[in-house]
Amino acid sequence: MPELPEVETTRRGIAPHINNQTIEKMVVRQHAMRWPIPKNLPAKVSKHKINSVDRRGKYLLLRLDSGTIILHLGMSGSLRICSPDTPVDKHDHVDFVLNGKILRLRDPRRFGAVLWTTRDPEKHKLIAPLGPEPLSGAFNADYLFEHTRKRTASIKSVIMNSHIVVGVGNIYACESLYIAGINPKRKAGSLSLARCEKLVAAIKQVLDASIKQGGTTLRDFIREDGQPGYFAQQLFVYGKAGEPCPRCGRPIKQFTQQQRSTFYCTRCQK
DNA sequence: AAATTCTCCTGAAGGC
DNA sequence: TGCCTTCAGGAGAATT
Repeated sequence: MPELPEVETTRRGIAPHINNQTIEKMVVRQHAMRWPIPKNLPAKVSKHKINSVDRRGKYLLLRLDSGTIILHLGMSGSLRICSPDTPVDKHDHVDFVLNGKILRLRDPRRFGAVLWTTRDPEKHKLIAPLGPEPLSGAFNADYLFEHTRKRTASIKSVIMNSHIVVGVGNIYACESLYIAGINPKRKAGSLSLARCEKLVAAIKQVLDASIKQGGTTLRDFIREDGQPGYFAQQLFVYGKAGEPCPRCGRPIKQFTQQQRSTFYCTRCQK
């Protein structure tokens, strides 16, 4: 399930293959994604050059001179660099055919999206309301402290809210809270500035470490070259219900929060 | 305004 | 072997 490290891993993987390449044509086999892929998109992107590949939160931005393709991998999406004779899987929904290579989107659950804008992507309705990048200086203890005051929602749901900070999904939220020693159920507004500092540091540490490992592969995620990411081997609590806490040995507990599985240690996280 | 619930979708896993 | 149920979840939309 692609979170920020997986999207960044993908961005770094595909960039050298597609930067400065011209899209010969775009093939759409399945339009029904999170939102329908615009019928006229192939015509808009064909014969245009990809100038750069950027990331904003979990969105990938393919910048052409004629506009920007906005890609989201949802929770089962992946992008691969293929050759013209690579067999097409039934969930391979979109091809961007380049000179001798194909950028291919696979997304079994179709929660992803392929959109288009001719304006500044930062002004797009999906991008504009997003909070700061977690690895940027704008996301710091003061920011988190200020934005959690008077919040009665759990700290976990707040750090997973993309309008507060982007890119922190379920896996990394659980891991960050464990590292910071904070109970996922704690009301966000009850965190001290010092604990905001710890949590911000933990989020940056976890995301950074995962990017270095090529992301986390649990089920669907693969890199652009078909390889998995290796951060799953470094997870402390996610998916570890019943296993001993690495710090105190108590069994890791699992419960449902905002319709998501949360994993934590009842002793180490207060 | 903020918090919560609903929704899209398919594959994996478990029960019988 | 096969059919059914349950679970997984990103995040906008709808609802409270």
